[in-house]
Amino acid sequence: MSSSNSGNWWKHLALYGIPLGLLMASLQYSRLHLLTYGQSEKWYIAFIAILFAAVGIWAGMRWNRKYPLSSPTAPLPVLPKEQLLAGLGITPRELEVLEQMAEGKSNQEIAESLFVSLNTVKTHLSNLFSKLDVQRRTQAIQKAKSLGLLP
Amino acid sequence: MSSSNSGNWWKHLALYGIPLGLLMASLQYSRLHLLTYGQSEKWYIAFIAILFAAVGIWAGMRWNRKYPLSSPTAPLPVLPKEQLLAGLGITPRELEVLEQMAEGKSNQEIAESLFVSLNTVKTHLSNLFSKLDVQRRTQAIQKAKSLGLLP
DNA sequence: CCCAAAATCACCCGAAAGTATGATGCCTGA
DNA sequence: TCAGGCATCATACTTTCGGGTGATTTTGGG
Repeated sequence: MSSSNSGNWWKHLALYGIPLGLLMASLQYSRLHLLTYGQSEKWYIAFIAILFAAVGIWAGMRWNRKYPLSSPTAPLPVLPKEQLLAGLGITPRELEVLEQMAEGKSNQEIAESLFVSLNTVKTHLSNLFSKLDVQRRTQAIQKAKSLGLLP
Repeated sequence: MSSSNSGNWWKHLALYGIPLGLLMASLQYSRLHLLTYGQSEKWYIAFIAILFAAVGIWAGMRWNRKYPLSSPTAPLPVLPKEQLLAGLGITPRELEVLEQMAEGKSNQEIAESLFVSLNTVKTHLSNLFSKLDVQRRTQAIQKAKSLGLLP
């Protein structure tokens, strides 16, 4: 129980189990409808082997493929920054913290740079995250850039 | 031991896929046992199917790893990116992790997306950080972009 | 003057990230 | 065939983040 997994078993069940179950179902189907008994047994087995290998290859390539971002992000509206800030309810101080965070600084470094306490920076960031609707600073940077809040 | 950690896609394949396959097979048995198939035949075919599916998945992922970018539009991508990577000693896998990290994903999400364990992602990132000479992921993103490793 | 928003700070707690070390298996080129 | 790079995973540990709650002070209008 060291980490993670216990909450994700169903995810893997869906990922591996269901496709395999469908394969088994199709196997059964094909046996019911396509097979005539006799010497074709070995051909049938070969067919199954090839079929499953092909499906496996397809699945393997598909699962391992990276999912590209949503194509080219449209430039979108170049609205005045103030309106963006107002619309999101982001205060000037929060913007400052955001900018420094985007430069790769730690909360501690931001605090020292702005002459405030670490707790204050955390509070600003916490509010900022909820306003940007994100969970992590990396996401916040992404979103802020896509919104035009950051260069 | 609860084998917990979430790497090893094949482990889950064995954990969920095979039992499900066996379940399907037994279902089939209960419905078709009146037919003239021999017992061993059925199990043999099921085994072949699962085996080839597994091998196919393995082959597919391997193949896809060697040719990761079947990019639809790659007319002139002969950029010095390879040289940058080589110069910094950054491996392909590390680049993959870096890209996903820059998308705002957590280590856990990266691990699941790449079908490796959380520990593996941490290792990759740790090596990456030292190669980029940074301490935090936000710095890594900054630096990677300034180097042209990331868009 | 009074109110409300903004800014500041503290404390706690759990989760995530980062560091260090060691180990294994696969593949490739010399 | 053998060394070395790469990828994988683990364990243990420290640090940093993020979320939640509550509180005090500043400040700018009305």
